[in-house]
Amino acid sequence: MKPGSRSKGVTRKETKEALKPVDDKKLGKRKVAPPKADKTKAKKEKKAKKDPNKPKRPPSAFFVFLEEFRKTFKKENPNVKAVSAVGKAGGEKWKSLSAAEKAPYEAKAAKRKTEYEKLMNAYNKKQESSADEGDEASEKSTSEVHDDEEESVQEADEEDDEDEDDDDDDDDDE
DNA sequence: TTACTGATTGTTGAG
DNA sequence: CTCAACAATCAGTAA
Repeated sequence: MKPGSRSKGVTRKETKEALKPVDDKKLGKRKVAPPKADKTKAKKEKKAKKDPNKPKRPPSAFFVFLEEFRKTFKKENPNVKAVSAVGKAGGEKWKSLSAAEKAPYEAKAAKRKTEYEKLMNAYNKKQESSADEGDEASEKSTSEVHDDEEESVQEADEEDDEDEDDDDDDDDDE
């Protein structure tokens, strides 16, 4: 169809049709992966604040579905080595799923977000001292002095049967 | 060798 | 409310 219509910038087409700061043009590079240009830095201190544990955004239901879809897709198409192939196929199939089918994916995505929020909380705490103190040496009051962390949430997924009544899945998109 | 590219949609974060 | 960038993937290409 139209590759590049809303590549990545305009995700929303509603609200207004005049929504197109960057329609196409491949979006000159959505800026991903900053070139660690460290040359004049000389020392590896001060700026270049890299996030020690930057919580990456939780995968949306679509990505969750894609993860599984990719396996299936590649399984039947081991010759396909184009990421775009899966993306297109996945996108098409994704829209083919019904709300009930997307439900499990959304549920997972929702859980992912919950964890993300948690990570953000910790991440924010560290950033909390981002006032202007690039000296990591001045850390001691707000941060915990303990060096060990990462311990927590190790619970497996317990399938919680919450509501499972409707069996019939209608394509009730709208 | 290292980093970016494509292609999908959804979500999150900041303005 | 709106915009912009990024999340995974993976082989190929560029510098």
